[in-house]
Amino acid sequence: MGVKKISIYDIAKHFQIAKSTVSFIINGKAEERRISKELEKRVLGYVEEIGFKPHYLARSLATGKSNSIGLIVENIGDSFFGPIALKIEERAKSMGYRVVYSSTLGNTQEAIDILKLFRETQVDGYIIVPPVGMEEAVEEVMREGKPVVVFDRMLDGVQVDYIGTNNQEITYAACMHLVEEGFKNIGFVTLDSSQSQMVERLNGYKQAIDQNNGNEVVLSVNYCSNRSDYKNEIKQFLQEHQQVDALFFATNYLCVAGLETLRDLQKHIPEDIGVAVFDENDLFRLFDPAITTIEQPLEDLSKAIFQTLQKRILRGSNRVVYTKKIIPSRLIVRQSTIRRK
Amino acid sequence: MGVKKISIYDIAKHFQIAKSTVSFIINGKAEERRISKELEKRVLGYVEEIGFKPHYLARSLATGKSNSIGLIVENIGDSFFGPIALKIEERAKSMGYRVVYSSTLGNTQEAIDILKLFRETQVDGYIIVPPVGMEEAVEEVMREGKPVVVFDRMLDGVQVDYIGTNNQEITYAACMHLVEEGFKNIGFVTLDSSQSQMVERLNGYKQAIDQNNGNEVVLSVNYCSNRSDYKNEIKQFLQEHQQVDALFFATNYLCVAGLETLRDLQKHIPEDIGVAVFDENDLFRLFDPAITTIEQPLEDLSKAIFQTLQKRILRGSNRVVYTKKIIPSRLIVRQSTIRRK
DNA sequence: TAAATTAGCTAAAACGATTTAAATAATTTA
DNA sequence: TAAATTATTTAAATCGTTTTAGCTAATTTA
Repeated sequence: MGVKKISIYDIAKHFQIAKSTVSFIINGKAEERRISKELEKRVLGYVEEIGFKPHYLARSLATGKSNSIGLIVENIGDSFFGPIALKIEERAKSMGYRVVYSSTLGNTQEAIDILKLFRETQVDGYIIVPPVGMEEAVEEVMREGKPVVVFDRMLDGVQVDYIGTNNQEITYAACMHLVEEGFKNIGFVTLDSSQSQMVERLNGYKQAIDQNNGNEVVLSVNYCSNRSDYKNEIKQFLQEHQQVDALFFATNYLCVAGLETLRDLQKHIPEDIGVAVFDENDLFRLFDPAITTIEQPLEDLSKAIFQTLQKRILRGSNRVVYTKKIIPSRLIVRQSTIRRK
Repeated sequence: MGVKKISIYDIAKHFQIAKSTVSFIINGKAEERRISKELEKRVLGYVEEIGFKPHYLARSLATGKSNSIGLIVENIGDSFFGPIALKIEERAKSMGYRVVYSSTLGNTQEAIDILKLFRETQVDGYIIVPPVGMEEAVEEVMREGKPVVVFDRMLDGVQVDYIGTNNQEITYAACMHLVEEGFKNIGFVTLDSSQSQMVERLNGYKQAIDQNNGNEVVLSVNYCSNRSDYKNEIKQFLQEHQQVDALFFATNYLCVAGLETLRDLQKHIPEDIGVAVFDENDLFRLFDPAITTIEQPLEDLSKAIFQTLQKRILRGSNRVVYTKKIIPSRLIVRQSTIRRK
């Protein structure tokens, strides 16, 4: 089965020359190695003719570079991570890298296993959206000298490049906007997680509430794959906190569950309850009423991620100061929060 | 930079034994190779102690297996392809495979390049959502004996395993439902593409229209990344076909553009115009009014895809009959098409 | 015209495993 | 106790590249 693959050795044999010569020619080092133009042309012609492609793994084994980067996200099917993965992939491709991806679904052990697997595959660099508890695993990878960029959430106490957004500031802005619109009791629906981006968003909320002498009303749910669990928790939360007149959702999928719940409860947005959410997508834009969202700039984020990673790949991981790059998000105000009294 | 990685040779040296012995032990062949329990235990203990992991590439080079599969989809950020990619990845992982993915964005040349790249990387198998014109490239890969599963759309004239859904039948059912609801002039918005799934969906539409002696009113737009282009085309289409009282969208992103357009034009669903769409997602479910959709069974599809691929990986690509597996979709009727007269 | 330089190419080690064929040591068998 | 068998282990080839060090022949220099 399959055609026996031709190797550099076969080409060498064909011309009665050494395979090193062939290798040099193929890698564009003919001139530098002072190989005659004539031989170069003949070999290149033959390579073209038979459609020879060097064996990727063999090359990687010899050079120690795999030309691939490992992307570990929470969920490739998510309306935030999916599109950003697309952007990352596009950039990677344009620089000659392939992307190996994996979704953690928030599971730490899973994430650690994935990291191990990638490590064994010799990826040249990592882009990681880490669940909590990955500190050690990431440090281990870095100790091996591999470039790592942590994205979306920070890793506590780990010296590593990080790209994120102004979670606290923009959440604060969103909540202040709610206050200005006359909402008095803003509930905050988030994940029960110590992930930095969640903590920051919560802090932004608290900051706004405190400043207005309001009540903090927070629902923290466990990350799970099941939407109906989210719905039940939100429903119960709303029943226990009848006074709540607005909800801020800290992630898009929580908001999806929230919108369903509000519809089930026949609560009208924004008359009965205001709604805003972190992350933008088609649903929020086209929902009736359109939902006020916080939009992360995918293009800028992916650009920053990739530039940072590449710098590391080129420079090596040591000796350089680690950067924390914050790309600001944008508050998009829509009808779901407009209720001027 | 980086810690020098330990190799099988280092372990051999440590025990003053041959590296082949170490290799056998690590690969669980100690018994079969009659290596003493005692040595096996010592080596395994040491391996554990120092956390040795065999070099993936070296192993792949020696065995000819890379334990990775290449996934080529249209757009990993799409609300259909993203979630299905997640499912595929989960299955792959559970079988010990990694997934390398890439998005074509409908570009044939891009897809061919990706395929080439994957080929060079020695992936063990391919899952491909092919743009038109990939026939030859896919055949070439198959000639090399690599397992290929084509998904979502068929590849004309290529002998290859295919997993898809009952596009024509279910689209027919959806359109018949529109008819039954009293819609008289159903417009069909699709891609200007000869992709099989698009052709089948169109045929399902035509079948329903013909059967009811209706008028075929079809808008074929070019695949592009820009939503506003879609919107403009749809707007113009609606202006040129004032009589149209329902729209069926052949893909989710066309429908997103369509919903925006209808909103811009202040057309009410379903009073002014009915709406149905191929593929289900949060937006369609929660839109007001909820949109009638055709839901492809992600779980079953991914299962079928992976099972088919695995069969090929195990059996080799030759000598077996190629299968076309059709996993039926489900029509989910919602308010956007309910207008009984 | 001998020595130095340069042009053009090659041999062999290395990357880190797997795998086949075989060697050696211990134990049975006859 | 020599031959046969079995239990352990090993050497070396292989996978397909890259890369370092060096060789030979032609040319230039002195």
